[in-house]
Amino acid sequence: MNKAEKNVHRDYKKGYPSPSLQRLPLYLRQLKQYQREGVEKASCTRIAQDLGLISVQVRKDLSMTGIAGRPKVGYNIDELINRIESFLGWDKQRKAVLVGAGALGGAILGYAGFVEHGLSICAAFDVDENKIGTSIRSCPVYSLDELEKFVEQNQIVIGIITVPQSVAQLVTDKMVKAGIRAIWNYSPVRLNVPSNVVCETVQLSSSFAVLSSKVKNMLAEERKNGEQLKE
Amino acid sequence: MNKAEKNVHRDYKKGYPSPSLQRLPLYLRQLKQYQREGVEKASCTRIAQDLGLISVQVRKDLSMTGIAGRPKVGYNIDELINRIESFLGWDKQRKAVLVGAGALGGAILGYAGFVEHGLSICAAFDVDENKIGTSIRSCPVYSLDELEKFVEQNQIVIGIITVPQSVAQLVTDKMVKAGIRAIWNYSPVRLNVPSNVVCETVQLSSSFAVLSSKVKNMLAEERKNGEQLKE
DNA sequence: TAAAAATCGATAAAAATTTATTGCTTTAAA
DNA sequence: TTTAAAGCAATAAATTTTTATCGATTTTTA
Repeated sequence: MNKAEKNVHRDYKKGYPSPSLQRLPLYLRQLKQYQREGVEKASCTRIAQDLGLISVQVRKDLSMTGIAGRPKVGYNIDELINRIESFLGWDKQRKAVLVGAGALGGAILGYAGFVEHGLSICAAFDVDENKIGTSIRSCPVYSLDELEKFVEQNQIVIGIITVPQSVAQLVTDKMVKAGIRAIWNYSPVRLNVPSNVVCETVQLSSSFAVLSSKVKNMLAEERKNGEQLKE
Repeated sequence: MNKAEKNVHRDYKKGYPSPSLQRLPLYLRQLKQYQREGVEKASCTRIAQDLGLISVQVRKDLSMTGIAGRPKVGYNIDELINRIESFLGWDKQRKAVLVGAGALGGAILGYAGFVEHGLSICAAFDVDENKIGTSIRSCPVYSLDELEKFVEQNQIVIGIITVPQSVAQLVTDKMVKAGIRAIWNYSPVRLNVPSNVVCETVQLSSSFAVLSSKVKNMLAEERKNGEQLKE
């Protein structure tokens, strides 16, 4: 590691293990499922079983939220849900805008789940004249030129980027200039943001790489076993 | 960890570190960028710098593919691209079907990048009469009833699931029955698949959880600093 | 042609994450 | 009322992943 590399800006104060954070929504969904089924308490053993994990991991993950469980019984589901939601800040609505009203943008606007996560997408922006003035899933689409004004007037915190990679940095700069504090990036490029803005990039290809590797392993394994049979 | 937990089916022969696998598409994109710029060689130092990583990590990741670099020079870009692609099996097309021709399904069908990753989505399936018979981004949409026949006749390997969570397991079972060997799941539920089928789930909420945590940390940090100023 | 600089490859160390262990507490059953 | 079982909490161990170090190799410069 050379001197320059040591100064790379990586995470905004890490705090909690990222793998644990990523499992929280999993727990949340399962807990809400229990709620619908009328169950009131859940143990780590039960949760782990239903999610294909192991109990200690669940226990450790949940302990991030400060919840206290009772031996032989488990956690109170309602309380646990509240704890997780407030831990993630999902108990209060955070206003967002989305730039890039294409297919992917539309899919995100259409995903009702995010509302439950405190994400309130107030408006979409695009440069396509055919889209400007319309609504996508009851979210108005405005001209990108109006982004800055809108963000300022409506105190928007989060910006979602669903534009082609060629313009992703441009859009980012506009968002930062307008006062956006957090960027959820669906384009595959690494965005440059100042240190007072946080950014999280969704890499759909990463997930496909993992699947591809599994497929390769599976096929290789089968070839090997096939050969063994021949011998 | 109890006895039951020890038998949980987790990964299909792990093999390579998942974080490393997930970074490969990142390298690939950057390398293709170099190609477009007419560059022929790249060192880990350079790649790391451009991606915000450190050189040793890049070197270790790339070593998975068996590439050999030259000191003081780096790797031949064309060769490295080939290595990564063949390592992931992206050098040959793998046929896929997609079930759930909604907004998210449409977005995936529309993402040209996957074609470069050897993913050839041959057909989409849905239960909506209005969609059946149409084409989404030049991909025909058929009735879900025809899934099994289509998969068998066309030797489809990969199934992509973009249906509501309530029917995700149902669709999975259909896919498995039809002979699908790998499932790329965009629904938030854990799918039950037999051990000869691999599965990878994309959790968009996970990414949002990480962003949310960063936002919380950022705001907390600012409050703290604000208080310090007052004192 | 020798010395210096860059960087690879391999190995070692450190850090992060997962899993195991232990003791204590609560509930339920004998 | 005692005993057994389940499960939380905390701590320790193991594993995985990241980062550092070192010697060797190639290129460039003096």
